[in-house]
Amino acid sequence: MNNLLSNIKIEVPSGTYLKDPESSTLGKKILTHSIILIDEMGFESFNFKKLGAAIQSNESSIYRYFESKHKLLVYLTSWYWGWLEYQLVIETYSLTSIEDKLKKAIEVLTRTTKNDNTYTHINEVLLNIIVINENSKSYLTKDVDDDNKEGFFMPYKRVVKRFSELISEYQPDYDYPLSLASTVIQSALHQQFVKDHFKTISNFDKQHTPTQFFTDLVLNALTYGK
Amino acid sequence: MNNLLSNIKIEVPSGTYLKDPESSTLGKKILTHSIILIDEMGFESFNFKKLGAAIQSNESSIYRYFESKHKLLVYLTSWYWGWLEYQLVIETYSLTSIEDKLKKAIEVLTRTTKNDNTYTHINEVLLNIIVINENSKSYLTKDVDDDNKEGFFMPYKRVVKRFSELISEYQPDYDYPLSLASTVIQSALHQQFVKDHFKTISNFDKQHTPTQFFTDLVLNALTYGK
DNA sequence: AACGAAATGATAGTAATACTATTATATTTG
DNA sequence: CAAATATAATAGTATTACTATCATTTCGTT
Repeated sequence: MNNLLSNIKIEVPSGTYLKDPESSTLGKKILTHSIILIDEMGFESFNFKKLGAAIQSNESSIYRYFESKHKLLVYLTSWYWGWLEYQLVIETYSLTSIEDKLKKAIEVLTRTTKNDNTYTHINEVLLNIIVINENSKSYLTKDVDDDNKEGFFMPYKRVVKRFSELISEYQPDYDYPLSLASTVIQSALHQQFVKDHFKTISNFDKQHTPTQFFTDLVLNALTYGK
Repeated sequence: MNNLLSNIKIEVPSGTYLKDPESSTLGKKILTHSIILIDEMGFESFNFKKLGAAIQSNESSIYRYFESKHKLLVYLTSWYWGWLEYQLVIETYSLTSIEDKLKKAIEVLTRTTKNDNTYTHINEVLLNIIVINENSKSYLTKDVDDDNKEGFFMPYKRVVKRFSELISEYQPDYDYPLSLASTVIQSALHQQFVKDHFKTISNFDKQHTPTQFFTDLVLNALTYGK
């Protein structure tokens, strides 16, 4: 994807940051290198002291942008879902047949992420790996309901809703458009993890891709009712 | 389920514990109350000091059974998968038609958990809630591959494999039996979470259950090929 | 170039965590 | 009843995830 739509800023829930990291070079460095570090060492081992060292800045300066490492994780995952919603919209918009739209949507949601040069300070491929490995930690907490009220998970829920609307448009009689949408989106992440770490329970290889699997699953579910 | 098969011990990977908690009253108290506490406060806030206080025992004594709270979590989730495998086997065994077996398996894997009085020191309903909220934390770590080599995730993988075998028996031509199996098992947990915390992206209510949703999904995927 | 404000950096400190190590006291077993 | 084993008590440690305070640098405006 090249700069068809440059300068589009991905919107992230404002409660996740104290100072907008997109508004300064230090902020952008925090984003760039937190992605690299979390990918390298995992979210548990990652902390603001290590991040400070990596960007030759100070722990205390990072706390001016994010009040906790949890909120930084929520920021990063929200950014990812916002970005993915964008991909979904622009790649399906011009298609005229609803079947093509649906198939394209499944492709966007289940394919391996490619880098998008529009956002130079964010490595989308690494961010996708972080989302695979750490996304669920952003909501599997005792504070989910509070965080949810603050709108932290809106970007994720918007992706689910958009996809479910395509499902309903393709098959208005289907009873579970939202559940099917969130199953595909969530399971696509899980299946990537399984493929890398629990190989004995995966069927994916060069010929058999998640996109193919989920496309069959969705189309069969919608084509033949119950 | 009553004591049809009493005294069947659920096997848990031996590397998860230092001393078998089933072998003593203190060990059983650790299991009973760790489940209650983790459910109450979440895995992050839970620690062995609090558990010690809850069972009027000492932190140091708990460390004689489990070398870390992570391994205790792996123990508990493994126990759950081992128990679920049991339910799967005994509830499908006597059925003769493969379609009935498959449908029953989906029911066992996607229904709301009921208490099983065979294991008095384990509350399966609470344990199921823990699995919904904390299961992914047992493998989304930098040590997954080591833990996997130690066999920590065998109970989970065995459930996936058994279910995938039923899928293949029902439809030998299907290309993704393992992926479909792990999608259903994993997504069933996720959908329960979504239903409780992200209501706006759920379609479940009294009339529309996860079991119904997943049954349609699987049968359509298998009945109508691609 | 000068001034004030804002941003960043440096340093110190804190309560809690996830343990380890050691020694003491119960409890069980032969 | 002694020895072995299990459990308890206590202390200690490095690290974490921050907060607080003050110093310095950078920036925009005149």
